Amino acid sequence: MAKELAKTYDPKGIEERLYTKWEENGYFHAEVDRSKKPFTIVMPPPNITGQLHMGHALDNTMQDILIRWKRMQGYNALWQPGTDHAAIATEVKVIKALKEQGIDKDDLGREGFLEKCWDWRKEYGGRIINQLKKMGSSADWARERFTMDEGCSDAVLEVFTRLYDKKLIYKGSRIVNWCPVCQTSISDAEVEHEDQDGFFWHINYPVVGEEGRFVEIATTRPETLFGDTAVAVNPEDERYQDIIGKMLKLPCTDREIPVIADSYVDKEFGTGCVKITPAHDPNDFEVGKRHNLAEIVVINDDATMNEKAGKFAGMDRYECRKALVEDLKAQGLLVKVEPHTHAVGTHDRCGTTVEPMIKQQWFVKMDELIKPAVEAVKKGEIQLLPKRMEKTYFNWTDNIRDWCISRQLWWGHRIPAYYCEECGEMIVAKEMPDVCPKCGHTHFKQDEDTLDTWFSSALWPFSTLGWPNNTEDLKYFYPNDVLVTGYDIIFFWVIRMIFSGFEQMGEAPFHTVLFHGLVRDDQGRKMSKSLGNGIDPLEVIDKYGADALRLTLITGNAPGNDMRFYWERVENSRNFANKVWNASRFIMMNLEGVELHTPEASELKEADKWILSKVNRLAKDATENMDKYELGIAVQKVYDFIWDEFCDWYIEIVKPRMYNKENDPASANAALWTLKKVLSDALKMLHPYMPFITEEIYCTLHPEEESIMISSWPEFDAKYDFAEEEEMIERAKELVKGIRNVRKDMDVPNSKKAKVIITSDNETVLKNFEKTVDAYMGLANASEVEFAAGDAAVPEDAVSVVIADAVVYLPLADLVDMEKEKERLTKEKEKLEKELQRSRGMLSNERFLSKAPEAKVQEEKEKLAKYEQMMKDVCDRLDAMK
RNA sequence: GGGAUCUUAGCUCAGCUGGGAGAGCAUCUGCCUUACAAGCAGGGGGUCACAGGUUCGAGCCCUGUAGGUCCCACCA
Repeated sequence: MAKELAKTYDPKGIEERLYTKWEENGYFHAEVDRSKKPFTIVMPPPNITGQLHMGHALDNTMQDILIRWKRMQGYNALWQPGTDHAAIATEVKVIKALKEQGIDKDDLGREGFLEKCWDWRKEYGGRIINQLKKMGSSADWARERFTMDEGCSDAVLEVFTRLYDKKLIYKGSRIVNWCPVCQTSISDAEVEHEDQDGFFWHINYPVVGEEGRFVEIATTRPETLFGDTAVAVNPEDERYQDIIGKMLKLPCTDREIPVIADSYVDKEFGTGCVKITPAHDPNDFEVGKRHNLAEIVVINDDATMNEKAGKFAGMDRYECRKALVEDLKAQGLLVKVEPHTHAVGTHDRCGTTVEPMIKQQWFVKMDELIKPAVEAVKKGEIQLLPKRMEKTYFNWTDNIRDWCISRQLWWGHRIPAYYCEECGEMIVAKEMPDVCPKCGHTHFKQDEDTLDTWFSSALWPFSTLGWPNNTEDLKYFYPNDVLVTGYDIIFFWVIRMIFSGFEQMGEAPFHTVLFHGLVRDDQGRKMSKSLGNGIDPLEVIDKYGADALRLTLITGNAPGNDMRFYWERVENSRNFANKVWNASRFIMMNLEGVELHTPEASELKEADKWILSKVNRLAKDATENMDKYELGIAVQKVYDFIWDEFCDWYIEIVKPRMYNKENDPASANAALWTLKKVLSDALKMLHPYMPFITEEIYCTLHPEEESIMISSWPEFDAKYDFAEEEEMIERAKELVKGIRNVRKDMDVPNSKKAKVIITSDNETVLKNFEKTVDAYMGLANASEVEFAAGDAAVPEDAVSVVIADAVVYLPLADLVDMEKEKERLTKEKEKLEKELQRSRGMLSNERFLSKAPEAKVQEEKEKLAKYEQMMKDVCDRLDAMK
């Protein structure tokens, strides 16, 4: 480790080196250690297809902050990392890559294709991990897992067979969301509804046997007409009573369909007559079940029409729609076309309009499984932060439907269901059975489908710790503590982890879920590839360093809210890093060659005690915020302390003692010791947020220490609580600010030092100003300071500063326009008048006096007294100038 | 259709359980003061969307209105 800090802060020069050091020293690694309390966070596994984006950057920054902080607090902190196989995302990518090489997925066959997927994973799966490392993430990489590795796959099979045995997983023919482009079923959660402008086509269906009589239906999807097996009306609709039970001629077909009555139909909407297509509409499917209607599939898996569509067979569903409407028009059956906006389900991954289809699929029965997950949040066993997320959570759980978990994909966990090739008997087991229990034959075929990618991620909090084996890791690190993730995957992932945790482990997977929002661009738009407005975190790191990026992402927005990303904000973060760097350099410069010793309490000056007291309370405050997961507020306090209090005041106060160490070695020593201690504590508190710069400085400041990562988190210590000295220095600050103001107002050049006369009626105040004179003399640009009782004679032509309990005079007659001075004092007087009015108003309000808390009243009284005194001083001064 | 959330300084946003409006950027005025001009010191700028209500006291709590954003939802 260098003994000296580089002259300028250059993140590039330190980040990679320090990360390597941490990793090599094994600081990220956690082992079971019963002497310490565990603290566990499981990393939301990024997709192997993924590249680091701002969402990851924010997500991982928050986790790393919590982990580093808890580690410093003495917890055995485990951040469990890994990656997700991302079934459909990866499959689509690999197919695309193969296509570019002229290879077709089907030609490769299942085995061949899977090989290509594993190749892909080998090549790209580690990419995002390396990018996370650039962020400074202190995850336990030695424990890195993959949702399709042996252990996680075993967990999947175990859960599947267990749920199947409990009849919580079933196979059935249901109407599911089908993506014609991806050629697979998808879950409800993967469907996005978007409003689309469409039309409402009114079509006449002729009544059989009654020439010239029609039933007018209205539909948004005419092409599904070929699958109609009824027309429904509301049983209470007077208009249609006489037609219920009659048959209709289905246009463009030779079929006849009945008119049925079902209360699902809304009399007020459309014509009150609804065509029922059980095979291609979820509602109609239900109606069909109630009335025992046939389910006629008319659309193929690729969204073309099948042979049931007669001459339209082979057309795409939309082509067919157009052609059919023309046909109906020609036949005079099209009554009218109205514009109509309606919600259309689309596949969240590819944007294709979903086609409801009847398919044999696998489902997880949700009604029982969800109960403990609901209870846990209701009882506060799991807290969702911010709290409003609970509403979103319950909204989903209250309306939960069975989870379609089978996918017609190859890349993923293959469903462990085996079919006897002889008799077709189905056996669900972790391994292929030897003998069919029904017919005794020995040849089986495994189910072709794979599982929804979220099925494996739902088990992540325990599958990564060795489950289903009851490992020591599992016993020690489960349940996890906090889950950090975006609110956008609450349904996909969070809920499913929670019910899986209860079902498999018997307890919640974590006690807190900390949600964050989206990182948007500077115009508030979502960052997206298609817009090309995404900002690459790696570019930010390259330009400003990971520390600046982390600080930017964590400050300036409320928990769970979306935030905008501005380069100016990163610049500010970098400026702060620079500030910390330079202040540290100043301190180290002064420590050079000095034999530092711990000062006696009596050797500490007021200013020393003041800053020690401040940093001491900062430890308390910031920790309290962090306990509540208010990371942004916590770091803001550290930031303000370092910049405003420590750099702008304390270092400035202490400079004279640094420049002339030999004049008063004890005093210099006390200041140096304080500088070092306060800086060290501040660096520690900053470390979770800005790990690199704090490490570099800390290790340079403390060559004997290995790393700030393994140092201990500052705690409040009553012995550093110096209320009196704090008060004294705060007064000195007021004094300095007052003098600076006046000097600026009076255009006194900086180079011109002035004599300062402090007068006060209050003996203690005056004495305290005498005690702290060396703290403020330089900052007040004073050539000398005199102290006088309040009634002492003062120069007529001096400029005055009225502060609480004191009046300060600067004899600057030669430099100052006394008219201007009068003006200034008059303004001052007006200000005070306002304050007095406000204060007196409050205190003359009887109800305030009787109802407000005692302390509040007292506080107000003290303020009033202060303003009255200041008012008197200002008036006296004005009088004297007349 | 249901729900959430937002509306605070020119811009982007903080403001914890109600007790005298804050930050960063921008802007203006001085300063190359031996840690830092990526800085220092000082200043200007806000009927906290609107209308009611509760309260001694409301940016904060309640109701309503307007506008924005987002989520959920099977009105064909």
